[in-house]
Amino acid sequence: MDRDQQTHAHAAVTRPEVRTMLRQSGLRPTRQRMALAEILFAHGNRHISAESLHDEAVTRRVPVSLATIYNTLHQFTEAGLLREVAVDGSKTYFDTNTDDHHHFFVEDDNEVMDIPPGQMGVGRTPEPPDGYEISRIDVVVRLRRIRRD
Amino acid sequence: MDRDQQTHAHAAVTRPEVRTMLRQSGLRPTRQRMALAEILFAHGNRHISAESLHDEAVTRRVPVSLATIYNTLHQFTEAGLLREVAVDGSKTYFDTNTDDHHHFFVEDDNEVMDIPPGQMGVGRTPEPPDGYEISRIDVVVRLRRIRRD
DNA sequence: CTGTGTGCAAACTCTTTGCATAAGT
DNA sequence: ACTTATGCAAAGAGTTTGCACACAG
Repeated sequence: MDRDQQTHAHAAVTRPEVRTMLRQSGLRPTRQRMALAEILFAHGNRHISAESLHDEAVTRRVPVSLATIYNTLHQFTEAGLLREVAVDGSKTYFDTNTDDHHHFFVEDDNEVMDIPPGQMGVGRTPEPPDGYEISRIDVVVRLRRIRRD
Repeated sequence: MDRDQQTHAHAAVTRPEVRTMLRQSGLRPTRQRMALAEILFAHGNRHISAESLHDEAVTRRVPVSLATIYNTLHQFTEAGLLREVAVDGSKTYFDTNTDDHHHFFVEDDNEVMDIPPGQMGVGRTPEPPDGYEISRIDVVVRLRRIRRD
């Protein structure tokens, strides 16, 4: 599950690189944004919710408010550093892998994971109705834990 | 958009049929459930949210509370009369077409529509991780209105 | 009658907003 | 200094819940 399922996703790890990344996106490298970017991009692909990112930040002694978490996630998404994942549930998830790919969604515990590229291809792209164009195709393969009762 | 994109979905229309449908699902045919079922199943496939169903009921002079709308939608879903559609956004949508099919989602105005069957097939089904089995595959083709600026 | 369903209002979760304070350049 | 970000608390949207009353069988 930790194999290289990213193709050319963020490899930024070091602090200076994160700083540059933010600058290039037109975002001032503030304490919070730096810290959040490091959490997000330092360890390969991740799928996080506002709450989980906040928890993680608090654990790492990075003082940041939930409001700032939301601001930051949206700013990063607009800047193309993150991708919003539309799975089920009321929560919004963000994916640090912005490549074209699809997701598994574990229904039992609301977990999102990437589907390794190559494992899944959308067959025929449907014809969009008149006046519309396709913006994106999202595939969610919903999983259920196998239980041997 | 109103062509026969349903395969064998609900064709129940008449009041007695709706009554039977509810009975068979183990639901007592109360005023509200009857009225809501008629709204839902009388006119081909529909994609509705709790709010839109409530609005429609109010318009038709069917007195029903939002709480009952939610109850009913969930009961119908459990009974297999409806299917919950996981598209984007905070709202939950329900589909009167319970067949295996996928959806267009118009980003501009949060509208859900069926993708005509045959127009889209999932290519290769991905291998679920160990200990998991696939419960369902949801494909959402997100649409954007074409604008000639 | 008896039990299930319904309506109302309050509670809850997730997310957004307004405004004073703090931090970046 | 001057501008943009942050934090807090309050507001908002969507959904759920608890309990008294109403209705179906």
